[in-house]
Amino acid sequence: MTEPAGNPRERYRAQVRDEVKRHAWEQIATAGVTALSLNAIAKEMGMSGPALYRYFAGRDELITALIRDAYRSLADAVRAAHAAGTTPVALAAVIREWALSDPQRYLLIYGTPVPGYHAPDDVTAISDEILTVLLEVCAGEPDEQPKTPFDLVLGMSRGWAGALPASSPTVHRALAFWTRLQGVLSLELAGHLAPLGFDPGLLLAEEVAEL
Amino acid sequence: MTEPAGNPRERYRAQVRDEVKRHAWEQIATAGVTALSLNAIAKEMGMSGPALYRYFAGRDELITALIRDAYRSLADAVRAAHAAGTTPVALAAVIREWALSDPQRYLLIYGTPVPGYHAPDDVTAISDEILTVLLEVCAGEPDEQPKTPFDLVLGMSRGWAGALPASSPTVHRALAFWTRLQGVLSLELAGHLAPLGFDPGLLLAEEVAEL
DNA sequence: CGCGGTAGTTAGAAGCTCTAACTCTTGCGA
DNA sequence: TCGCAAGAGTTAGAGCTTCTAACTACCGCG
Repeated sequence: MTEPAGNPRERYRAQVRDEVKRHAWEQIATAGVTALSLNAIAKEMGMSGPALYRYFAGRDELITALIRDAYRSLADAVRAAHAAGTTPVALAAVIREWALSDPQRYLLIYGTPVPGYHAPDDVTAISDEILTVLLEVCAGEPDEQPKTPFDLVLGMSRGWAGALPASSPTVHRALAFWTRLQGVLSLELAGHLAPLGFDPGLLLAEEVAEL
Repeated sequence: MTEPAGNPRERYRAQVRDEVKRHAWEQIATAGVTALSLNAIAKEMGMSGPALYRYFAGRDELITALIRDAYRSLADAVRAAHAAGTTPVALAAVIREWALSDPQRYLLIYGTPVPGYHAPDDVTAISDEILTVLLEVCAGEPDEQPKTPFDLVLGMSRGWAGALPASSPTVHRALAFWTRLQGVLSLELAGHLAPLGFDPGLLLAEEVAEL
């Protein structure tokens, strides 16, 4: 993934960490996070058990690293689409493709959270990065006035929405974009849409187009 | 929960199964599904380990039973709201309250699925029941004509949508209701909305009202 | 009143995470 | 170039998990 070079020891370390993560992603893709086993990874890599604790403090740290990589990957996909100039509908399709290409990776981020888990700051920073791009893609006229009650609430908000240079309707659109996207994706990836027998991509496109 | 009586043996059996499930819900509510431990439940109930295997074939069967109960509970809440006469906005609020009252119960149904898991038929039947109520709540004029491209696709669909007596726009509305609801709820319950500092209930109301 | 089925027990296999203590190798500084 | 500290990897083992097997003891139906 990255090779910051430096000491040969450091380089080797980074290499092993990457290989561990590669095997971890394989396991996750086939059996989900719960089935992720440090022991099994070690065995696959030809070393036994506790050796991996040199590279990851424990299962949780490995998962945290995987979550970070997943966020990074999504953020990169979103940024690339934005840089190439995209519409909300196209961006939604890009994100959906990203999610479908590895459902467990999506679910690692947006699926059931572990009760005790708190994302470290660098991870929430990536999350903010994604939301910022969303906001730019959803931007409308510069002097757009609030239209709905929720727009007004957003305008008076002291949180994320209030601190932004975007107009309330823009924030509202970005939020709706995000929740509608997650709605279709989470149901589709959890298999709740499949028995209904239609293409979720079509519903998603329409949902996002109506913004 | 239910008491079908019959043999005193049967009655005792049902009683124990219910107590096991009660303890299981407690564990799940505080630490999530992954932390659910038959051993710990047995200890809490004053009996040791493998005794529970008389009542549940294994961890998976217990979880399946919990999922069934969760679905049943949601279906009951939805039916009750419908019977009392409800609007989509009010129904969305009811479902949100249901989810917030026990987030892990919601996530057990709509959160990250276990890769190998396939819901038994009786569970999918309850799921259909919920969708049917949704459809009735979202029903419009009887002879409503398709309005969007997706409506047309829905009208020609051979799956769930095509086999229903509802008009395409009604099916479309029900689907959008469902995905928008899940979008807000899944993000909110996973904690992705909290740092943004606004009331998700307001966004949900607006999203559903715009149908 | 007796016998069958069922509840519960303990023992134990196989798996997991993670700690502790030990060995061996590697690469940096003198 | 040599020596030594740091780090990689090992095995042993504690403590947890699910789940099987074998055994005992009791409950209640005929």
